[in-house]
This record gives sequence, C-alpha cells and structure tokens, in this order.
Amino acid sequence: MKASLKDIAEALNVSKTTVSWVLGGKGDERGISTAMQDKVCAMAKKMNYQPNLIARSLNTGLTSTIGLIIPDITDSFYSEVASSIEKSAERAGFYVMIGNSESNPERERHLIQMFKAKQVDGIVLAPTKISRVEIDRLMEEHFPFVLFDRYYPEVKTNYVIVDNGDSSYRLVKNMVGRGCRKVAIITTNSHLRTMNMRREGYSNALLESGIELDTNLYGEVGFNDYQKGIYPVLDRILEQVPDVDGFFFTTHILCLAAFKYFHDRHVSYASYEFSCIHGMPAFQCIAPSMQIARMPVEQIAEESVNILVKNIEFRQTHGDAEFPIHEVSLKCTYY
Amino acid sequence: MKASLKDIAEALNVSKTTVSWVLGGKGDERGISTAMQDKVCAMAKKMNYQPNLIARSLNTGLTSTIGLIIPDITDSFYSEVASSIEKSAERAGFYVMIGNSESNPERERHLIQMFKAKQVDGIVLAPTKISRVEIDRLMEEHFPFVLFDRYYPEVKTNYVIVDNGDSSYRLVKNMVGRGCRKVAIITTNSHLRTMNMRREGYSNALLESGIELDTNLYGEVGFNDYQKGIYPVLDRILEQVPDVDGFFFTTHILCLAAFKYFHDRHVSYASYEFSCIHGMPAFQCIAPSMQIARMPVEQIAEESVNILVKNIEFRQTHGDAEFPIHEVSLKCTYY
DNA sequence: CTGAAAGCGCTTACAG
DNA sequence: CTGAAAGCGCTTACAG
Repeated sequence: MKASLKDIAEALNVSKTTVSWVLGGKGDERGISTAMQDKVCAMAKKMNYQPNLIARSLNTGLTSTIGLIIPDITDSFYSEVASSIEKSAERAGFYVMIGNSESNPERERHLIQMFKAKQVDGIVLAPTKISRVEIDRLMEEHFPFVLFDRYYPEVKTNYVIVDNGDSSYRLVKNMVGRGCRKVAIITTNSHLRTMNMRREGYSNALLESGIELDTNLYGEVGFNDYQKGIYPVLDRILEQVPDVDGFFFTTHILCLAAFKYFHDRHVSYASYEFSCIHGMPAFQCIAPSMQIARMPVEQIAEESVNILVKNIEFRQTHGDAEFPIHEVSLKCTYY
Repeated sequence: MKASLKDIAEALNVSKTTVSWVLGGKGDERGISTAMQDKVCAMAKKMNYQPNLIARSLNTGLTSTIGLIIPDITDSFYSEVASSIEKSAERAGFYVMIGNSESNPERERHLIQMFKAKQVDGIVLAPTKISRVEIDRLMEEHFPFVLFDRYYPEVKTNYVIVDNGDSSYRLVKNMVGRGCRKVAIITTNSHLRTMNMRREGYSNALLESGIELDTNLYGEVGFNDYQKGIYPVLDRILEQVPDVDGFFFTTHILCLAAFKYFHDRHVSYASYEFSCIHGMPAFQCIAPSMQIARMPVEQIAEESVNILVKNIEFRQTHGDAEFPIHEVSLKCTYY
C-alpha cells in the first residue's frame, strides 16, 4: 500500500541503492544516467512515494527537528514566539515540535527527555525555576540547546534574553515624567531572575527620581490562578495607598487581569497612568494611553534558532568538543 | 556516550533481548528472574538509558504521536484547542505535533505530507478551503484523521463541529429581544461552510422577527490583513446605515479589530448592542454587555482525540477495512 | 554507470 | 529462564 524504496526498486528491476541516490538528489553526483533517473522519478511519482523520515533519521541520527518548550501556548507572548520560531526554523530547514511545560518543572523535565528520546537535533527552552538538573545534564551531554526569556545567570549556557532592567526602568521613568509619584508594581514569579530585574528597574527609576520606595505599592500575585489572585492584591494597594497614581505591570497577563478587576469592582481607572512589559492588541482599546515595552518576539525567535542551528552544525563537525556559547541581550520597542 | 540497549546488554553480559523485555515491562510475563530484572534496571539507571523512540517506531510502525494542523497558533481559539488537544492526547498516551497552515492550502498540503512522512499515527485538522485533494488521499489510504471547526459536507469524514447556525441564530435573536432592528453582521471567509451557517443563523433570526434583511448591513472583510480591511467596511456601514444599532461578529478576531476601529475613529459605541461567536478575556473589559457564544473548546478537543484514537486502534486491529465514521456536532455556551 | 552489504537501535517471533 | 536472528526503511561506504 505505502510504497517504499524497495517497491520502486523492484518495480524497476534496479537496486534500492540506485533509487536512493536518485531520490536523494545525488543522481548526477553519482553519475547515474538521466534515463535511469527519469525512470526512477516517474515511478516514485506514480507510486506516490513518500520517504519514511523515521527510517532516514534512524540511519542519519538527525531528525531536522527542534524541540520548543514553553510554559503556556495560550499565552500570546509564547504563541507569538512559537509562531516566529517556526518561521525561522523553516528557513533553516528545521521542523519545530512544541511542548507545553505549564510552568511545571516535572513536566518540563519530562518534555526534555521526551524530545531527546524522539531524537530532536536541539532544544529551545523557556525554563521554569527548578529544572537545573536537566539543564546540567544537557550541558554534560553537549546537547544543543538555547534558553530564552528566562535563564540561569550562574550557568554558562546559550541564552537570548531581553534587557528587562532597562525596559522597566524606562517605563517607570516615563510614568514619573508624566507626573506619577506613587507607582504600584504588580508582579508575579518574583523568584525568576527576569522578574527580579524588572523590579530593580522599577526601583532604580523611582530612586533616581528622588522618590522613596514604598513597599505598600508592591503587589506580588501568585502565578497559579493569578486572575483571582490579583483581586486581594489590588484591593490592598488601593486601600493602603488611596492616592496611588500609576500601575506598572511586569507582564501583560497581569495587566489584563487588573483591568478585569477594575471593571468588576467598578473602579474608574481613567486618572491612572499605566505601563506594561509586553502588549496585547486589546490594550489599545482598554487603555489607549498605556506605555508598552514590546518584547522583540521576532528577534528572540531568530536569534534562538540561529544559535541553536550553529550549535547543531558545530556538533556535527566537531563532535563532542566544547560549544561556543552565545549570550544575546535584546531591547524592547516602546509605544 | 548515549547508552543503547546493546551497551546495557554488554555491560551485563546478557542479550539485548533480555534487556529489551525487562525495560519494556514484560520481564514478568516472560518469566525473567527478578534478580536479572533488578540488575538490568539498575544498570539502565546508572547509564541513564533513554530508549531511542525513532528506532522503536521504525520497528513497531507506531509513533504514539498525532499531528494537529491549525490555521494560526496565535489565534486564541486555536491555541486553546491545541492546548486542550494536548491534554486529551496525553491522557490517551499520545504526543501532539502542531503545525501552522496559515490558512494556506499549499502549506496545509505540505504539513499533511510531512506528518505522514514523520509517521504520525493520525491527524487532527482544521482544514482550509481547497485542500480537498489531500483529504481525498487520506481517505483512500484509510489514514486516521478527523476534521474540526471546518469540514466538507460533501465528503464522508470524521468531523467535530459546532452548531454554528443555531448559535448565531440565538445571539441575533437575543439582540432583537434587546431592541435591535438594524443589526450589522461582520464576517470573513464566507466561502467556508462554517461562516455560511453563521450568516444563515443571522438571517433566520431577523426574518423570524419580521425584520427585513438589508444588504447594507453585511460587512465582509477579507481574511488577509482583516485588521486594516475592517476599516472601510465599518466606515461604509456607518455611513449607509447611520442608525445601525447592533453588531454581530462571526468571529472573535473581527470583534477585537472592530473595537480598535471604534477607538481609532473615536466612535462612541456605548449605545450599540454586540454579540460575537467565541470570546476573548479582554471583551469583558471592552464591552461588558456583549453576548458571547463560547466555542466548547474542551469538548472539541476531547471528541476529536477520542474519534482519532478509535480510528487508530481500529486500523491496528482491522487493518485496511472501512472506518466507522463519527460526525459530532456540539453546542456553544452563552454568557 | 550500478549493486550487494552493513548498520542505525529497537522489538518480537522462534528456538532451546 | 535466556538468546540468536530477522526485520522495520532508509543511507552510504565499498566494490566492481
């Protein structure tokens, strides 16, 4: 039913070798007669031959596939990155397999193992907190991988991140420029280095402007069920600091959740200033004046794939030698 | 470096066969001594053995992987479906490979072939318009697949759809109940059966309410670059029917684009009624009174995977026999 | 110009 | 209780 190389070879009374060379595009190189080549191609078409990539991969040890692990595919930031990575990968001749870690270290570990078992050529990973063990193992094995969005400063890996300190600093500085004196910061997952840097940027901007930090303006929302979790946090801030005049959201999903809160609670938010790390299309409708530091999604994707592909190629030519490490820091765009 | 069955076998001076049985969990069944089993497992752990799934698949002909083809992973509806399908598939013991067709028939065809070449066990597909050829081939080959969201009424396939006529009817009926007499319908991709049915539901609701159809209230937006394309469409409707009193959006992305239009054009929309097929979290902030028919994402995923898995199992036991066909129609939820 | 043969890492009838 | 052997569908040195 499904045609294999052998079927074509038998139908034509030639060897599998010849068919393989021709279909692999190496007919000329091997000096196979054009007559033969035409016959093989015609028969392949007639039998609707599709190579079994599994068999090819087992032989070559390569799958032309990279694994991508993200915390949540329904988060617009990550789905945008996934989409961009697919495009970049396609240009480089790779197919992408996506895995959702759900910010769960156990699932992340499982996905990494799964991807390796499926013999992906490399992995792009937005890591969660505790999966250091698996990262260390990837390092040991010289398995090609690159981190993005989040990373471990203490480990020497490839990574592509965004200058989170700077973007937060600029956003908050801007809010102060617009007259804010009591800017709340709404954040989550503060243990992540990324988030830490955003908080530092916030603090620096305020301090530099001669504004004292007020811990009452810190809103830390648990990541799980943040949509509910943000309610008591905002309730508290509005109560403790009734004259709060601005909100800085360290990530877009918190911002959306906050607006839902404002609507639910019938809090008029017209007088507040807002800023947010990464945007969503809806923000332009909800709060047109909000300042946004947009993540450079396409660059993140392009750089990640480039680095990974370089590593994959390096591994093929240099075997088990030490990889060159690429550390890339990108800037947001503002609007 | 990477351990294989053979490495374990040699280290232990037993055969690959034994190791395979033990690690495959069939040690007891085969009556292999527990002493031996323990030794094998210990060594596997020590060598950090990970089976090569590619090799296993080549042997078994099965990959425990299903392919999912959607038009756009950054569309929240499809990313939600993808996420749900992953969950359902995981429960059934399958891994999911996602492919973005970008509503491009050529890409879709390519993805189907790619997935088959990669030997996925089955495919879940939200098809575009013209890819009938490839669908027909899947049918011929008795390749397990199921369509969702869109389908070809004239082809006998598995599919999971939503009763689009009914949900549109109910939404529009509701708008009339709230006093609307001039309801605009904003739609795209009208050639799709799905969209057609939504328009029929709209028409039926109006006619049944004794309201004449007015083609001036039809807004058809080209799918490519709909975000810009919606501007002239809404401009025209507002000009031709200045007393338009409601907008029915056949899909959430058009709705969001429309709100951006309203904001850009400084059109106050407080007096309009709105309804939309499928929602987005932001809608609750932008237009809290909007009526939404939410797609039953989880059910779509669950049913699709169930049907597919049944087909895959059927194929294993019954070989090339005719598949039983499952046609599932689901209802939206309203809020 | 073309082919026979080995091998990628597994699984599984078959044999003892 | 354990193993030798064939085979999944490819690719590619090696030989002629």
